Amino acid sequence: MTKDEVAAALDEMGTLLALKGENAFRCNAYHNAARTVQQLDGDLKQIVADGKLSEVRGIGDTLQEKITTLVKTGQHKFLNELRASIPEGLVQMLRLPGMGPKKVKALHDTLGIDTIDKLKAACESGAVASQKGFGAKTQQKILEGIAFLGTVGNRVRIDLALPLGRALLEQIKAMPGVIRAELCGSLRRRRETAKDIDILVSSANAQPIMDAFVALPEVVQLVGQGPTKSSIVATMHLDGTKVTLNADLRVVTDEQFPFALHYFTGSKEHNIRLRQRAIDHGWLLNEYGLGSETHRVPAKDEADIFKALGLEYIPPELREDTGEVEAAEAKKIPALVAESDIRGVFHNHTTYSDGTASLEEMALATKALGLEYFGVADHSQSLTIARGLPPNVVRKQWAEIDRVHAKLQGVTIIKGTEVDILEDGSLDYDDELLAGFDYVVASVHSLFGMPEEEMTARVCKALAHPAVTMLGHSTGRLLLKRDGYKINLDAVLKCAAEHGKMIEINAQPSRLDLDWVHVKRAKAMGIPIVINPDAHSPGELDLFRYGVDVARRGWLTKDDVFNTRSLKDVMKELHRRKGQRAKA
DNA sequence: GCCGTTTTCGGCCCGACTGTTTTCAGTCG
Repeated sequence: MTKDEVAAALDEMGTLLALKGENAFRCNAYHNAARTVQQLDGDLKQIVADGKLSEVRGIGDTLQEKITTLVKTGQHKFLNELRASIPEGLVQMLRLPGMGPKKVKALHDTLGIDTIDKLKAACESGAVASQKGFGAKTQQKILEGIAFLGTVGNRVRIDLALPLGRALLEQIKAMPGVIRAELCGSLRRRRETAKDIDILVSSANAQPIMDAFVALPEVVQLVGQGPTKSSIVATMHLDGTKVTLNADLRVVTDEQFPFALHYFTGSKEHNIRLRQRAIDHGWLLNEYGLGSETHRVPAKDEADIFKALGLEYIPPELREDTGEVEAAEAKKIPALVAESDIRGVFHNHTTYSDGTASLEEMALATKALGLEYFGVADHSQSLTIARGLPPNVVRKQWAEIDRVHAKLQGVTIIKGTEVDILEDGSLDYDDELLAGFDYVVASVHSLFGMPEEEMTARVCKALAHPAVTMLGHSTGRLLLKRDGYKINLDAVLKCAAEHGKMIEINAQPSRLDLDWVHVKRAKAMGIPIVINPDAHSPGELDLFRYGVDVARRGWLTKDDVFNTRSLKDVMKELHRRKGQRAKA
């Protein structure tokens, strides 16, 4: 079993235990362990084999045995028995808002409800409302939840969630009485996907802002409204996609704002660490302040809170309890790469393959973004579905690049290709043609069903090819749609490091591949990262910004990212690499 | 189920809101 599979198994154990009515802390231990396993550095099999599991915080004897067995055998008797004893429908019922393990269990114990369909029927007959602890409103809420199942409560890609969040935020900022307003939660931390939108406002008078918020045109459902917190469902159409998300608004005083901003930005795990740190200082930290009964620590912004706790400022993207607290204590928080550091983009497509715009249009759009260079990397010949270029067309494109160059000013086109990694790990062009490109992105576009070991060997062989500059979308995943192909990423990173190859962060919001966890590992191994928009149209060029978010979550500085370099430095490095491979 | 420089037992972050209660449990973040 892989890390992700073990984590999923542990998560499932925690959930099933909760449905059995187990102590919540015991259940949490499983959920925490799932997260810990997912974030472990290195190969899980190796960690288990080396007996290093016992050194991991939050994993004791029991969980160590569970994880070891899962890794070695791919299953565990404990999980199999839990699954056999809990109907699947109970797990699905947990997805309904307001339904937690206690309520699901109660309905199962008293009414024998074990599917969504039976739950719906029991609500419609009024049977649910007559149960102890339930009532007419709960029953109605469950029915609404079932009706909304599939549209609300699902995670949404950041490129869809962020515009909806910003649309709400801008309207709130314009409301009278609003002093400060920010997006919080996973949107502020720039996670790849969001489950809801968190908005924080400071004001002396909350009620009018609450009232205006729940009446915004994007609001389709009022979930709840109290004196300082409102919860709604908002919807918006973006590029033909209907985006529906829960949105929570919290209003605090302006003095409380920095504490609340930190609190609602999270992550939960990061907050727990900081709370603990506050306790070590003899203080209490919550969304309203920091200090003791006798001493309140003032803060005008978040930096003051960190400072009071003996920490350097931690940017939101790093707040995942993956080492940032320790780094902040040692004053070793890196200066993260910023959007404005990006000087150019590689890996883009034109009408030569499956892009929608010409070379010149793409180059001009790149210039309009204030960038210095546009790297064109159309598909190679085997990818016929994307009109991959045969060698004679490649040469034609080179000639056109030279022609376009002659009339363009202020932006340089760099000759590249996105060459397919074929089944056996060889490349889709011969060495002579490859030698004519300034750089080569190598990507997998076929045979996604390969066994992990074969796929890993395939990609590693391509990385060993002297002509390859960088690896494209490392796993081929499509967020919320398709898992990546099975591949041992740690082995791939090792291979890239050995051969001095770069790895791209594909910044298409549906990909964000390499992911931030592995970006961080790549950095530790000294692998240069390239942030590529993989643009197929002029409008997609600025998607590189989502790649910068991933890079920041992966702790990268400007120096870790190749395309923060000037055109001159980039060409110098690409030529140095070409010289190296000519010798080889 | 995990953890420990007051603890090997008794904690485990903690507050808002809802709906059901008649003082609070459950859910959520």
